Amino acid sequence: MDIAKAAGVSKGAVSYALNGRPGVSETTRERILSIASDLGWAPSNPARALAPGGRVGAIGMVVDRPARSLGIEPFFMQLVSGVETELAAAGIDLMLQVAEDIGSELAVYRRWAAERRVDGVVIVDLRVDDPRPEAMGVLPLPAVVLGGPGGTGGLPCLYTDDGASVREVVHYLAALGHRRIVRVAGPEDFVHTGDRTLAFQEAARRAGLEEARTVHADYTGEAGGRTTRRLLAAAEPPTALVYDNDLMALAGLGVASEMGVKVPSQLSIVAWDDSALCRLVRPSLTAISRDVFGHGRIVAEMLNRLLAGERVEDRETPLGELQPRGSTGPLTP
Amino acid sequence: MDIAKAAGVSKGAVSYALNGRPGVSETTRERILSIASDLGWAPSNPARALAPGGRVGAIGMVVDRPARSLGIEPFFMQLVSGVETELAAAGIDLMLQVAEDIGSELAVYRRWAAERRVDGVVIVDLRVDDPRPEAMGVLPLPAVVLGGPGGTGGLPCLYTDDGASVREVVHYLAALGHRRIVRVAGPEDFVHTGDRTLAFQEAARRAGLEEARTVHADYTGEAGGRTTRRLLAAAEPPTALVYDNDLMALAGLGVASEMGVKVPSQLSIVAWDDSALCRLVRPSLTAISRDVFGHGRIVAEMLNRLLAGERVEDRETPLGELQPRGSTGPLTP
DNA sequence: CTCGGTGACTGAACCGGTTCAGTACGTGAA
DNA sequence: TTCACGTACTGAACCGGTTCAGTCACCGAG
Repeated sequence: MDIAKAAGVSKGAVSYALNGRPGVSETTRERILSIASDLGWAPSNPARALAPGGRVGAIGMVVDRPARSLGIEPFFMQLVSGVETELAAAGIDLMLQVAEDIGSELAVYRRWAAERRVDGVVIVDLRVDDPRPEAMGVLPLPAVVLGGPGGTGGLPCLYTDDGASVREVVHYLAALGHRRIVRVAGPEDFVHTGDRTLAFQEAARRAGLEEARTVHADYTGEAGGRTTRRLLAAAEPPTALVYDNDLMALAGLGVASEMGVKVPSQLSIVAWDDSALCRLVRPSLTAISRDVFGHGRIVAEMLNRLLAGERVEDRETPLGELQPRGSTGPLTP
Repeated sequence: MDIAKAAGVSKGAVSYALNGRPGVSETTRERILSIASDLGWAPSNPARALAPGGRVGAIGMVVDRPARSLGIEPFFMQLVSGVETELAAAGIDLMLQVAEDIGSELAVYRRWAAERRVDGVVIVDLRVDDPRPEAMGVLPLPAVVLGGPGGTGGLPCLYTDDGASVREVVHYLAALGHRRIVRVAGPEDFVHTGDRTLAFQEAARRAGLEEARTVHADYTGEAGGRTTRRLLAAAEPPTALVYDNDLMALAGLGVASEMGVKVPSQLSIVAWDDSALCRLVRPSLTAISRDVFGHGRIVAEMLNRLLAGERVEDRETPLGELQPRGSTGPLTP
């Protein structure tokens, strides 16, 4: 250790000085710290990680989407930004991986655990009968789930009460006079898709709607557009569409315009995730706004505490807020 | 080493077997490999990195944007996906960091180098008088630049001939009869912004346009919208707008619709990066399409070769392709 | 039968930290 | 003066790999 030589002490003393633990006098500590900063020195992370009980100082996130089509959805980058911001304060890095499916996602976790690449992971997009929480139980890899609260296999989670938001949307549309509402949802095997569907049917029943269906798409603009085209071509088309993400809503808006269906006078559109996109298009999209960046911060903080050995309780995010904009309104024939 | 014990050999032999180098017989090698796979064992990355001449098996990328606003731009995630895909084959991980400005970006590089967190980095968004290439010369941190070819301080780079695309766009719009074209560009201090501006003025001069200005915005939808509003409110507004990214073009389209300016009959719009967004909105946006995912793959491959000690030559990407869509056309009064 | 050479493998050093068991020194009390 | 004790520090083991210098058995040539 060159710092030790420069300061004329043993490397043990340097270690004590740098980690702020007793064993060196205050004057020696300051001398060592000033030498270290003069030399622009910082402890080698691999060496630290290798020492008994050492951490690698990184956490991982796998994004399970086809690699080429990824990147349009604002959701992930916002989440990553939030996670990042929280981790930076603790000097922890973020490893990002793109996987094609859950199988290769699990393979990544296994590799990360076996090679000691990360200290823990954040699991996103919880599925019905998701194999990941169980797999995490076997791997020595602490994890926090974004989703739930059910089906997390005992892993701490940060969940959202989507039901409340769904109810708010249904009441809002019903109050505008809509009686036929179709929801263009995400894939059926996502847990939150099911939660929203249940809440949607229940709220529709209570509101006494004439029609309230859920059809499934895959979050891509293409699928959103295709589905919308089919729905609007029906004999008695719905007068309001609720999309499970902003990208599909955007595509739906495009298709409506293409088919000559006026928004909002003939069709109201509500998007789930609110991003800048919703504000940029005309008419601007009514959306359920969530603080995705904030979710990232919270989930990172939970994982941090888990890694520190603390007990971490499940947490609920603040409710999404309905942002009424130009794409919703009463029917005006 | 538990594998060594299980196989009844020394850990040196295990190392030879796993790394496919001579020193063990073929039968022993197979026995060791099968035991390793049975135990789900993989070499500890920190230990590997710590050994003399060891690599940490990760490369870093810093995205220098305000954390909260990031994520709407498809560009980065597509780039990240491409980089990822290429690295995965080599068993290399990607560290992602979000920084607020170039200063903190440099701090991240210094930390990564000092702590031995990554083997190399990819530098994006090259600026005029960019301090990063020079800083990389001092740090022992191999780097490849996405941008250039000038101002890279000797670092290998992957660059794009934006000038050719600019000329194509100007010719295309001039052929449609447009005489007043304004370009809504990215920040002035990006190298490629300057390259495009030069090519734009030159092409406009040759085409004998009446007006050809460049105004600068910051890639956000808000700025794109604001700028468009100002331009369209002028006494003699431009009849065609060329945006430096898709998000600003989308915002411009929204503003035009809001102001009652018909696209494309009264105003043509061209976007730079082509993403799904351009195809989803109505009218769909004419765009210059680049294979950002492919750029990511190439730049990752260049960095890989650099890390292997090979000499890496600068490379040029394929030219961006103009995709004519609904947002451009002749003026029809 | 001996010698040289080669292939297979072992033992130990090394990377750069952390941590624990000692050691040396100074101080205050008996 | 002696003893106990706390503080400041050292030396060495340890983490889990890679690599290099040996060692040993075996084989073919002379």
